[in-house]
Amino acid sequence: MGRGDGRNRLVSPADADDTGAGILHVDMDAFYAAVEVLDDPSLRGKPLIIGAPESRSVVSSASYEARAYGVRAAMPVGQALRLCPSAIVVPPHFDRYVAKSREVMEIFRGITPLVEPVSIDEAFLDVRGARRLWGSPGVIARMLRERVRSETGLTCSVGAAATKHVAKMASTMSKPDGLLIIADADTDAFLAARSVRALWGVGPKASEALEARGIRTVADVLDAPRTLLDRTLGQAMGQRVWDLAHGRDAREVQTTHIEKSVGHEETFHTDIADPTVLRSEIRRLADRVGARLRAEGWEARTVALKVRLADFTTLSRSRSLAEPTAVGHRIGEVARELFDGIDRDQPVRLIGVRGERLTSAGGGMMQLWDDDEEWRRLEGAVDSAVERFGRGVVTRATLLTERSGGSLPTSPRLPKERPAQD
DNA sequence: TCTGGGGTCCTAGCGCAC
DNA sequence: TCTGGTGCGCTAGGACCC
Repeated sequence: MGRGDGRNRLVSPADADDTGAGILHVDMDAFYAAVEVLDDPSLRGKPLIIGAPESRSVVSSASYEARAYGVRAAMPVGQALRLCPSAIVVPPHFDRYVAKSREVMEIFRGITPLVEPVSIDEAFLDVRGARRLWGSPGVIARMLRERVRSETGLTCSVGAAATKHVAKMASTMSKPDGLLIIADADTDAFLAARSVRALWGVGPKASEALEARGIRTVADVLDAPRTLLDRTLGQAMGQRVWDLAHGRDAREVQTTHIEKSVGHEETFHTDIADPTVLRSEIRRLADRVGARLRAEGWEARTVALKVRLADFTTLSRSRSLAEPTAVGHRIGEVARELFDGIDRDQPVRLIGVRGERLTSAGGGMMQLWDDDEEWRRLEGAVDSAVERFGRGVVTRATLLTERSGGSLPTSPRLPKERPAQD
């Protein structure tokens, strides 16, 4: 969900060079608010805040008219109303957003099968193989934007680049209702001027840490020693930021997604101290988790409990099970035991229950490969992983890493050669 | 001002096994 | 038998994303 207010918007001219810009990132403009306007045209042009009316709710989305007042997603609704007292607060209608999202994704899939939905309102498309059918990436991006507008009544912003990361940055900068194309050859110049905060994975904490060391822009990252990045951000993050700053992003557009955990959490209207009420909430959340696991044919090997206290301190506890389960009662039992082990000195603001380390309900390691194409992909991933790590050490993690096309661990956990006495 | 909900990934510490 | 090094699973917590 885009969070900018549309100022400093940057779009490409009609004759922009699109050489090598075969990855598109499409981001719907103020999606929830736009769907609400579609359903009630009298809201058009007005500052809208999409958020639940509860006292502790936050803004899910806001129209650009509201954003002009400084309203942003994830901001408490009360604060948003202080910034923009004339805003109309509309409770979210998620069923409508999901239905509209499906329409949009179908348009994308009509252009290329290589579509990776990132969230309800954005997706990556790999159009490198669609040139002969539709034309160059720029032509495809314009056609896509026009089709979305005419077939759904919604607008979207598109970034086109050689990598997912740069395409995503470009779509953000072109909002709202824009198209920004970054030709492969222009990637370095485009990146250099950006703030480090624009790099994927660099949030408020990481950017603060970098800025404290004088690293404010991507160009500063290029000038900084790798070791400084590692010290500041940790090795994995340091490597990632280094790669992204150099325009390196090997992630391919993934058409399938494997869930690693499912959970539910709830913030109470008022903080709760009564352990009986809290245990009953845990049971309810665990039942929901179990129902979702069963619906998907999965089981969880770990049960995790999250507790947020009145002062916002957040505690987590988890326990691995001897046998994976999708039974809500069992999940609730473990979650309540974890809860009882927490030494609480304050009322509770939020409780969450999550099932982690998912397996298929039949006990198999993988669960999604029902069709032949997926089986072939899996076999390819197995072969590749075995070749790299050796038979017998291919784990779910290495398989998934191989399969997702992501970067491999820098030091995979290989079994150590044991001394002779072993 | 007062911070949702559903996720993923990373790091660090600890304990166990070899 | 003991000790240290190492791999690795588990756990807790934090940061980040949409």
